Amino acid sequence: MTAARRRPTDAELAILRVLWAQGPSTVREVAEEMGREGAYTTVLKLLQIMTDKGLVRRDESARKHVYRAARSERVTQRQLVRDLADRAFGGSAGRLVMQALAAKKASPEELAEIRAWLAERETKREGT
Amino acid sequence: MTAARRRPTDAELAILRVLWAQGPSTVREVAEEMGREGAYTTVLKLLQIMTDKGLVRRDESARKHVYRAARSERVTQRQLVRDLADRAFGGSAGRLVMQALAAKKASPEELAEIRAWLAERETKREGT
DNA sequence: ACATCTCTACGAACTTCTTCGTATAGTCAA
DNA sequence: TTGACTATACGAAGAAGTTCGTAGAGATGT
Repeated sequence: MTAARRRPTDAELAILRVLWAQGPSTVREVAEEMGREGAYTTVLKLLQIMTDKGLVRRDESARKHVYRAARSERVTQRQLVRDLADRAFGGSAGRLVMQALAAKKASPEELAEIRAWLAERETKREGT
Repeated sequence: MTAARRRPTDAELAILRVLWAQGPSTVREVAEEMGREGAYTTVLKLLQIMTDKGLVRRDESARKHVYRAARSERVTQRQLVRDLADRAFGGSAGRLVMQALAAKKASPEELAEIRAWLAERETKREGT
């Protein structure tokens, strides 16, 4: 079983976002949160496929199966960032960061966080 | 013509990388650079499709058509970053940056660049 | 002219992703 | 039990992406 790690598709990511935000959910709950009540079987099918792929785990003990994300939001985000860095930035996270800062305005709070992160990094380097 | 802006696919992005690095190139040059000499017609087909999509421009004045990227690397990178921020980070570039910094080590030079960018930003804000 | 090589054009096969219709089974109330 | 409701399972269709084979035009050397 060469479990080739693929990145989640757009539809899959939309579902994962709901599961991360809401925690373990039934198909109906996911569909409602996505505003796709009318597409119930579509959401169901996607969750079934995602279960096969290992993107979500399914609790079948009750009649209404309960799904939860197999990986944390953070881990998935890092995987996606790494993937994008590899595909479009020659593997350089630094260049990706520069474009990200230029592409969308970050909030002052976020900028402060980033500065703090860099400052800590700086401190560590000085200690070397 | 509702020119719906889609992000380049993986295969398309691989070709764009070559065009950005090499400048305008023939099909053969692209295929060789990608190490896919044996898949010449595949690369040709992709370039033809990319021409239809407007991802590349084609100079047909010579027998060997010459292709060049329609958008700069920078513009495409920003589009991809924005897209990823929207799909996986709730539209927040700041959070994307944090994960990017955590996911892959950036070089000291890149970190310095980022710090400089933030410092300039800081200065501007103080001036307000 | 002829064979040969290189180029573009194009269609077909195959895969993946997404959506939807329908079959089937469990639950509940009367 | 019957009917209405709600759940999962599953197949099939359609769209998009990728690959490859083949046809045919243009260039080149003999």
